[in-house]
Amino acid sequence: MATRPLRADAARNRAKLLAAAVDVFGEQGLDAALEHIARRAQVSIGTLYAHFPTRQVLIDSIFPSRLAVLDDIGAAALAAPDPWRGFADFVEGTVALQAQDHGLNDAIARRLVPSEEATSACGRGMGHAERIIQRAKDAGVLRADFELADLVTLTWAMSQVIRESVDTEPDRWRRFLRFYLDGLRTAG
Amino acid sequence: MATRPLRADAARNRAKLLAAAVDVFGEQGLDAALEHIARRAQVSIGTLYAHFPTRQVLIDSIFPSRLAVLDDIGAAALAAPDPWRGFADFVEGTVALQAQDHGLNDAIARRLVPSEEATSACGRGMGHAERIIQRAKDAGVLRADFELADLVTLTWAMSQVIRESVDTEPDRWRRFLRFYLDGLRTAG
DNA sequence: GGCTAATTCGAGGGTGTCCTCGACTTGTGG
DNA sequence: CCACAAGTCGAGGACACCCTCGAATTAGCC
Repeated sequence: MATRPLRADAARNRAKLLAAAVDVFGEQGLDAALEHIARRAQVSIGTLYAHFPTRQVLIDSIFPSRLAVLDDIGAAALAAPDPWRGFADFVEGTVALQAQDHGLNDAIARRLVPSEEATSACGRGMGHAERIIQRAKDAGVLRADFELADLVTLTWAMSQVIRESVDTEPDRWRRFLRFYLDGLRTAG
Repeated sequence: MATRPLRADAARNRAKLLAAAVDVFGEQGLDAALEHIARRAQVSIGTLYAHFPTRQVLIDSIFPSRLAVLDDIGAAALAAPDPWRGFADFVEGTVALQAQDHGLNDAIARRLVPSEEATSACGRGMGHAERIIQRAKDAGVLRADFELADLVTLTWAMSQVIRESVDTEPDRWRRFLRFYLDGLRTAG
């Protein structure tokens, strides 16, 4: 597996392709034409395929790093003194991340991105999430039957709200999320 | 506008096409290939276009009638003695309708279906919805800042949850909806 | 039955995307 | 600076879908 170093021009093209993919997927979602990405990177379609034989490989090369932000959000949430605050901020932070990037939103909404790196990245994020949820439940501020899977469901739900409204009413998803979170909170 | 009666074979084909469209859109969503619909109807693609010059025309010929069920659901909700019960049943009924039909789910989730008939059908349904919401608010069982638009947002949200889970976990959307509704309810 | 207008048919041209492959170009180690 | 491996290029075949249009077929009226 000792991948020998890329030639200089190859490394440059690879970087240009990744940057272009982030942009184009971010604007158009994960179904964007690969040829658009190649053109944006000012590189031939053949070169794109030389680096990323499959759309999935390209996607897997992009999103794990973008998901790493979740770690920070999760860590901040755990550090928050108020367990409810921590939970709510974590959820809102996650959704805000989705709202920034159509490609990421797609990636989360559909089930794809099942690569090793992605699941391990998710794994860390999910580990945080698990603890954040537990802490809130222990403090009696989160309804006791809330589970990690409910967070996934929420993510799906938010993805469509975002798709429909983020471009025209950037705060509409926040209102929906607030209502939902209000329902999760218990007296404590 | 006095559309003269169709020839017998034409009427038959039109009916076959509509039935096929309901099936195919229901299975594959509104992006299904029109050629699939023609084939399912055992009719040539040219005939499909003769009857429905546009995908939109075909869609508009299908969904208004399917949306008519909303009237009944709304009427039943208004007839319910308990205002909260009425509201919750209405919402659940609406979402259950989405869950039954991928095409309908698509139609609701995206903004399309802006035909006259559709908006008038929606209009009636939305009129009911408005009253159902108002009644629940007047009874003090629904949070006071809930609005009709929030119902639309919910519909978007549910559409993705349904897409992702209805085939494998048919009740997952109900759990999510329950949490959401719990958050909307007030002491009364 | 025969005529005509209504209806149906499906081959085919257009478009957009995927992906391959052989010819060309270029970086780099010796 | 040269040779060769590594990398790039883009035309083009395959596919799926869109939609049109002239020829072939029929339903319904007399």
